[in-house]
Amino acid sequence: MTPPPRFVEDYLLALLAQASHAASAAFHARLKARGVAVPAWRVLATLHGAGEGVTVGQLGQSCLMQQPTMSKLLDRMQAEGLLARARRGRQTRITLTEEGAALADSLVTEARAHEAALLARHAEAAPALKALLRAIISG
Amino acid sequence: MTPPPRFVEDYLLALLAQASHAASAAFHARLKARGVAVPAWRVLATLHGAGEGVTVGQLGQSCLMQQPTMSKLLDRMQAEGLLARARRGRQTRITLTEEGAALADSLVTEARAHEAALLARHAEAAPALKALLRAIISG
DNA sequence: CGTCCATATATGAAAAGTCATATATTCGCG
DNA sequence: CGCGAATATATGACTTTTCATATATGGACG
Repeated sequence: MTPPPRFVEDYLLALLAQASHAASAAFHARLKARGVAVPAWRVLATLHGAGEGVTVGQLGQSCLMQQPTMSKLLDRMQAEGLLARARRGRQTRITLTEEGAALADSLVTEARAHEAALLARHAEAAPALKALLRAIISG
Repeated sequence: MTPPPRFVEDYLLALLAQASHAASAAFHARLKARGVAVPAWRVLATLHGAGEGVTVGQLGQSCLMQQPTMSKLLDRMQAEGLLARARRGRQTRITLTEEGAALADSLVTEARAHEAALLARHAEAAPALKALLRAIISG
Protein backbone atom coordinates (compact mmCIF):
# COMPACT_ATOMS: atom_id res chain seq x y z
CA MET A 1 0.00 0.00 0.00
CA THR A 2 1.35 3.43 -0.83
CA PRO A 3 0.84 5.83 2.04
CA PRO A 4 -1.46 8.78 1.37
CA PRO A 5 0.68 11.33 -0.48
CA ARG A 6 1.90 14.10 1.75
CA PHE A 7 0.35 17.46 1.03
CA VAL A 8 3.38 19.03 -0.52
CA GLU A 9 3.90 16.20 -2.97
CA ASP A 10 0.69 16.85 -4.83
CA TYR A 11 0.28 20.59 -4.33
CA LEU A 12 0.07 22.32 -7.69
CA LEU A 13 1.94 25.44 -6.65
CA ALA A 14 4.78 23.34 -5.28
CA LEU A 15 4.89 21.29 -8.47
CA LEU A 16 5.02 24.46 -10.54
CA ALA A 17 7.80 25.95 -8.45
CA GLN A 18 9.78 22.74 -8.46
CA ALA A 19 9.31 22.20 -12.17
CA SER A 20 10.44 25.74 -12.86
CA HIS A 21 13.45 25.22 -10.65
CA ALA A 22 14.38 21.84 -12.09
CA ALA A 23 13.92 22.89 -15.69
CA SER A 24 16.13 25.90 -15.17
CA ALA A 25 18.86 24.26 -13.15
CA ALA A 26 21.12 23.26 -16.02
CA PHE A 27 20.93 26.61 -17.72
CA HIS A 28 21.41 28.47 -14.47
CA ALA A 29 24.60 26.52 -13.94
CA ARG A 30 25.78 27.73 -17.34
CA LEU A 31 24.97 31.30 -16.34
CA LYS A 32 26.96 30.96 -13.17
CA ALA A 33 29.89 29.57 -15.12
CA ARG A 34 29.73 32.70 -17.24
CA GLY A 35 29.53 34.94 -14.17
CA VAL A 36 25.98 36.11 -14.83
CA ALA A 37 23.43 36.02 -12.03
CA VAL A 38 19.90 34.85 -12.73
CA PRO A 39 18.24 38.25 -12.15
CA ALA A 40 20.71 39.93 -14.50
CA TRP A 41 20.03 37.25 -17.11
CA ARG A 42 16.32 37.96 -16.86
CA VAL A 43 16.94 41.61 -17.51
CA LEU A 44 19.15 40.83 -20.48
CA ALA A 45 16.58 38.41 -21.88
CA THR A 46 13.78 40.93 -21.49
CA LEU A 47 15.76 43.67 -23.16
CA HIS A 48 16.88 41.36 -25.96
CA GLY A 49 15.33 42.67 -29.12
CA ALA A 50 13.28 45.28 -27.28
CA GLY A 51 14.22 48.15 -29.58
CA GLU A 52 13.57 51.45 -27.89
CA GLY A 53 13.85 50.78 -24.25
CA VAL A 54 11.76 49.26 -21.57
CA THR A 55 10.84 51.02 -18.35
CA VAL A 56 12.00 49.99 -14.91
CA GLY A 57 8.47 49.01 -13.98
CA GLN A 58 8.03 46.80 -17.03
CA LEU A 59 11.32 45.09 -16.30
CA GLY A 60 10.24 44.47 -12.74
CA GLN A 61 7.05 42.78 -13.89
CA SER A 62 8.64 40.73 -16.59
CA CYS A 63 11.49 39.60 -14.35
CA LEU A 64 9.29 38.94 -11.33
CA MET A 65 11.16 41.40 -9.16
CA GLN A 66 10.01 44.21 -6.98
CA GLN A 67 10.71 47.69 -8.12
CA PRO A 68 13.43 48.65 -5.63
CA THR A 69 15.22 45.39 -6.28
CA MET A 70 15.13 46.15 -9.97
CA SER A 71 16.40 49.69 -9.51
CA LYS A 72 19.40 48.40 -7.63
CA LEU A 73 20.06 45.56 -10.03
CA LEU A 74 20.02 48.11 -12.83
CA ASP A 75 22.52 50.20 -10.87
CA ARG A 76 24.92 47.29 -10.83
CA MET A 77 24.39 46.32 -14.46
CA GLN A 78 24.85 49.93 -15.49
CA ALA A 79 28.09 50.06 -13.52
CA GLU A 80 29.22 46.95 -15.41
CA GLY A 81 28.52 48.74 -18.65
CA LEU A 82 25.71 46.43 -19.74
CA LEU A 83 22.93 48.97 -20.02
CA ALA A 84 22.06 52.64 -19.98
CA ARG A 85 19.32 54.64 -18.32
CA ALA A 86 17.51 57.48 -20.03
CA ARG A 87 15.05 59.48 -18.01
CA ARG A 88 11.93 60.31 -20.01
CA GLY A 89 9.58 62.35 -17.94
CA ARG A 90 8.74 60.39 -14.87
CA GLN A 91 9.91 57.10 -16.22
CA THR A 92 13.33 55.70 -16.95
CA ARG A 93 13.93 53.80 -20.15
CA ILE A 94 16.57 51.13 -20.12
CA THR A 95 18.55 50.12 -23.19
CA LEU A 96 21.36 47.66 -23.65
CA THR A 97 24.80 48.96 -24.47
CA GLU A 98 26.68 47.27 -27.26
CA GLU A 99 28.40 45.10 -24.69
CA GLY A 100 25.12 44.25 -23.02
CA ALA A 101 23.50 43.39 -26.33
CA ALA A 102 26.37 41.11 -27.26
CA LEU A 103 26.10 39.29 -23.95
CA ALA A 104 22.33 39.05 -24.30
CA ASP A 105 22.61 37.65 -27.82
CA SER A 106 25.07 35.04 -26.76
CA LEU A 107 23.04 33.96 -23.75
CA VAL A 108 19.79 33.91 -25.69
CA THR A 109 21.39 31.59 -28.20
CA GLU A 110 22.42 29.24 -25.43
CA ALA A 111 19.01 29.48 -23.82
CA ARG A 112 17.29 28.56 -27.06
CA ALA A 113 19.44 25.47 -27.37
CA HIS A 114 18.61 24.41 -23.83
CA GLU A 115 14.94 25.04 -24.44
CA ALA A 116 14.99 23.02 -27.64
CA ALA A 117 16.48 20.07 -25.80
CA LEU A 118 13.88 20.32 -23.07
CA LEU A 119 11.02 20.62 -25.54
CA ALA A 120 12.31 17.66 -27.47
CA ARG A 121 12.07 15.55 -24.34
CA HIS A 122 8.36 16.39 -24.07
CA ALA A 123 7.60 16.83 -27.73
CA GLU A 124 3.93 15.83 -27.78
CA ALA A 125 2.90 17.76 -24.71
CA ALA A 126 4.96 20.91 -25.15
CA PRO A 127 2.57 23.08 -27.17
CA ALA A 128 -0.29 22.29 -24.81
CA LEU A 129 1.96 23.03 -21.85
CA LYS A 130 2.92 26.44 -23.15
CA ALA A 131 -0.70 27.28 -23.83
CA LEU A 132 -1.72 26.20 -20.37
CA LEU A 133 1.05 28.17 -18.73
CA ARG A 134 -0.05 31.22 -20.65
CA ALA A 135 -3.58 30.70 -19.42
CA ILE A 136 -2.35 30.48 -15.85
CA ILE A 137 -0.25 33.61 -16.29
CA SER A 138 -3.24 35.50 -17.63
CA GLY A 139 -5.12 34.66 -14.49
CA MET B 1 0.55 41.79 -38.69
CA THR B 2 1.76 40.72 -35.31
CA PRO B 3 5.45 41.35 -34.87
CA PRO B 4 7.66 38.30 -34.32
CA PRO B 5 7.29 37.41 -30.65
CA ARG B 6 10.20 38.61 -28.56
CA PHE B 7 12.37 35.84 -27.18
CA VAL B 8 11.25 36.14 -23.62
CA GLU B 9 7.57 35.89 -24.49
CA ASP B 10 7.81 32.37 -25.79
CA TYR B 11 10.67 31.00 -23.72
CA LEU B 12 9.54 27.95 -21.78
CA LEU B 13 11.57 28.64 -18.68
CA ALA B 14 10.20 32.17 -18.50
CA LEU B 15 6.67 30.87 -18.94
CA LEU B 16 7.20 28.36 -16.17
CA ALA B 17 8.63 30.95 -13.80
CA GLN B 18 5.90 33.43 -14.59
CA ALA B 19 3.14 30.86 -14.28
CA SER B 20 4.51 29.74 -10.94
CA HIS B 21 4.69 33.33 -9.80
CA ALA B 22 1.22 34.25 -11.04
CA ALA B 23 -0.45 31.14 -9.70
CA SER B 24 1.05 31.73 -6.28
CA ALA B 25 0.48 35.45 -6.06
CA ALA B 26 -2.92 35.34 -4.38
CA PHE B 27 -1.91 32.80 -1.81
CA HIS B 28 1.36 34.55 -1.11
CA ALA B 29 -0.60 37.69 -0.37
CA ARG B 30 -2.60 35.71 2.19
CA LEU B 31 0.64 34.49 3.74
CA LYS B 32 1.94 38.01 4.03
CA ALA B 33 -1.29 39.09 5.66
CA ARG B 34 -0.70 36.37 8.21
CA GLY B 35 2.90 37.44 8.74
CA VAL B 36 4.40 34.29 7.24
CA ALA B 37 7.16 34.57 4.65
CA VAL B 38 7.13 32.29 1.62
CA PRO B 39 10.25 30.31 2.58
CA ALA B 40 8.85 29.68 6.06
CA TRP B 41 5.58 28.52 4.52
CA ARG B 42 7.48 26.06 2.37
CA VAL B 43 9.14 24.61 5.42
CA LEU B 44 5.82 24.34 7.24
CA ALA B 45 4.21 22.69 4.23
CA THR B 46 7.03 20.20 3.88
CA LEU B 47 6.93 19.29 7.54
CA HIS B 48 3.15 19.03 7.55
CA GLY B 49 2.31 15.43 8.20
CA ALA B 50 5.94 14.34 8.06
CA GLY B 51 5.88 12.32 11.25
CA GLU B 52 9.35 11.77 12.58
CA GLY B 53 11.36 14.64 11.31
CA VAL B 54 12.95 15.68 8.12
CA THR B 55 16.61 16.55 7.78
CA VAL B 56 17.95 19.98 6.94
CA GLY B 57 19.18 18.73 3.61
CA GLN B 58 15.83 17.26 2.64
CA LEU B 59 14.13 20.51 3.57
CA GLY B 60 16.57 22.44 1.43
CA GLN B 61 15.80 20.29 -1.58
CA SER B 62 12.07 20.31 -1.13
CA CYS B 63 11.95 24.05 -0.52
CA LEU B 64 14.37 24.92 -3.32
CA MET B 65 16.79 26.60 -0.98
CA GLN B 66 20.48 26.19 -0.47
CA GLN B 67 21.65 24.55 2.67
CA PRO B 68 23.08 27.57 4.51
CA THR B 69 19.95 29.55 3.70
CA MET B 70 17.89 26.75 5.16
CA SER B 71 20.00 26.52 8.29
CA LYS B 72 19.46 30.21 8.95
CA LEU B 73 15.76 30.08 8.16
CA LEU B 74 15.46 27.22 10.63
CA ASP B 75 17.28 29.33 13.23
CA ARG B 76 14.62 31.99 12.89
CA MET B 77 11.69 29.61 12.88
CA GLN B 78 13.10 27.83 15.90
CA ALA B 79 13.44 31.17 17.66
CA GLU B 80 9.77 31.81 16.87
CA GLY B 81 8.91 28.50 18.48
CA LEU B 82 7.63 26.87 15.30
CA LEU B 83 10.01 23.95 15.17
CA ALA B 84 12.66 22.02 17.03
CA ARG B 85 16.02 20.60 16.03
CA ALA B 86 17.24 17.22 17.18
CA ARG B 87 20.73 16.21 16.29
CA ARG B 88 20.95 12.57 15.23
CA GLY B 89 24.47 11.68 14.45
CA ARG B 90 25.65 13.94 11.71
CA GLN B 91 22.25 15.05 10.66
CA THR B 92 19.69 17.29 12.27
CA ARG B 93 16.07 16.26 12.27
CA ILE B 94 13.48 18.99 12.28
CA THR B 95 10.05 18.59 13.80
CA LEU B 96 7.22 21.03 14.20
CA THR B 97 6.29 22.18 17.67
CA GLU B 98 2.64 22.16 18.58
CA GLU B 99 2.46 25.81 17.64
CA GLY B 100 4.19 25.15 14.35
CA ALA B 101 1.91 22.23 13.56
CA ALA B 102 -1.17 24.32 14.27
CA LEU B 103 0.05 27.05 11.95
CA ALA B 104 0.96 24.51 9.28
CA ASP B 105 -2.47 22.87 9.51
CA SER B 106 -4.23 26.16 9.16
CA LEU B 107 -2.15 27.28 6.20
CA VAL B 108 -2.40 23.94 4.45
CA THR B 109 -6.16 24.17 4.70
CA GLU B 110 -6.08 27.58 3.08
CA ALA B 111 -3.65 26.39 0.44
CA ARG B 112 -5.90 23.49 -0.48
CA ALA B 113 -8.80 25.85 -0.98
CA HIS B 114 -6.74 28.09 -3.24
CA GLU B 115 -5.50 25.11 -5.17
CA ALA B 116 -9.00 23.77 -5.64
CA ALA B 117 -10.12 27.09 -7.08
CA LEU B 118 -7.18 27.17 -9.45
CA LEU B 119 -7.69 23.57 -10.54
CA ALA B 120 -11.35 24.24 -11.13
CA ARG B 121 -10.45 26.99 -13.55
CA HIS B 122 -8.46 24.50 -15.61
CA ALA B 123 -10.44 21.40 -14.85
CA GLU B 124 -9.84 19.44 -18.04
CA ALA B 125 -6.14 20.11 -18.31
CA ALA B 126 -5.17 19.89 -14.65
CA PRO B 127 -4.34 16.20 -14.31
CA ALA B 128 -2.23 16.25 -17.45
CA LEU B 129 -0.51 19.38 -16.20
CA LYS B 130 0.44 17.81 -12.90
CA ALA B 131 1.76 14.73 -14.66
CA LEU B 132 3.81 16.82 -17.02
CA LEU B 133 5.25 18.92 -14.23
CA ARG B 134 6.26 15.76 -12.42
CA ALA B 135 7.99 14.54 -15.55
CA ILE B 136 9.90 17.80 -15.80
CA ILE B 137 10.84 17.62 -12.14
CA SER B 138 12.15 14.10 -12.57
CA GLY B 139 14.47 15.34 -15.26
C1' DC C 1 -2.12 78.37 -13.64
C1' DG C 2 -1.91 76.27 -8.92
C1' DT C 3 -3.22 72.63 -5.79
C1' DC C 4 -4.04 67.89 -4.97
C1' DC C 5 -3.67 63.16 -6.21
C1' DA C 6 -1.74 59.39 -8.83
C1' DT C 7 2.25 57.28 -11.01
C1' DA C 8 7.37 56.15 -11.71
C1' DT C 9 11.71 55.66 -9.80
C1' DA C 10 15.27 56.05 -6.17
C1' DT C 11 17.29 55.50 -1.63
C1' DG C 12 18.47 54.22 3.34
C1' DA C 13 18.27 51.04 7.02
C1' DA C 14 17.29 46.36 8.14
C1' DA C 15 16.56 41.44 6.83
C1' DA C 16 17.63 37.57 4.16
C1' DG C 17 20.54 35.04 1.03
C1' DT C 18 25.21 33.49 -0.78
C1' DC C 19 29.89 31.75 -0.97
C1' DA C 20 33.58 29.82 1.23
C1' DT C 21 34.91 27.36 4.91
C1' DA C 22 34.75 25.40 9.66
C1' DT C 23 33.03 21.66 12.53
C1' DA C 24 31.31 17.25 13.46
C1' DT C 25 30.15 12.64 12.49
C1' DT C 26 30.19 8.37 9.62
C1' DC C 27 32.44 5.11 6.54
C1' DG C 28 35.85 2.32 4.18
C1' DC C 29 39.81 -0.05 4.86
C1' DG C 30 44.72 -1.07 5.91
C1' DC D 1 41.44 0.29 16.11
C1' DG D 2 42.95 4.52 13.57
C1' DC D 3 43.41 7.39 9.58
C1' DG D 4 41.73 9.71 5.47
C1' DA D 5 37.83 10.67 2.52
C1' DA D 6 32.94 11.61 2.38
C1' DT D 7 28.65 13.54 4.19
C1' DA D 8 25.66 16.78 7.04
C1' DT D 9 25.20 21.00 9.20
C1' DA D 10 26.76 25.49 10.97
C1' DT D 11 28.98 29.95 10.77
C1' DG D 12 31.31 34.38 9.25
C1' DA D 13 32.08 37.91 5.88
C1' DC D 14 29.90 39.86 2.12
C1' DT D 15 26.08 40.80 -1.36
C1' DT D 16 21.43 41.20 -2.52
C1' DT D 17 16.69 41.89 -1.37
C1' DT D 18 13.06 44.06 1.16
C1' DC D 19 10.21 47.50 3.46
C1' DA D 20 9.21 51.97 4.14
C1' DT D 21 9.60 56.25 2.45
C1' DA D 22 11.55 60.10 -0.25
C1' DT D 23 11.74 62.50 -4.65
C1' DA D 24 10.01 63.92 -8.85
C1' DT D 25 6.91 64.23 -12.76
C1' DG D 26 2.22 64.07 -15.05
C1' DG D 27 -2.76 64.83 -14.77
C1' DA D 28 -7.37 66.35 -13.22
C1' DC D 29 -9.94 70.05 -11.99
C1' DG D 30 -11.28 74.32 -9.48
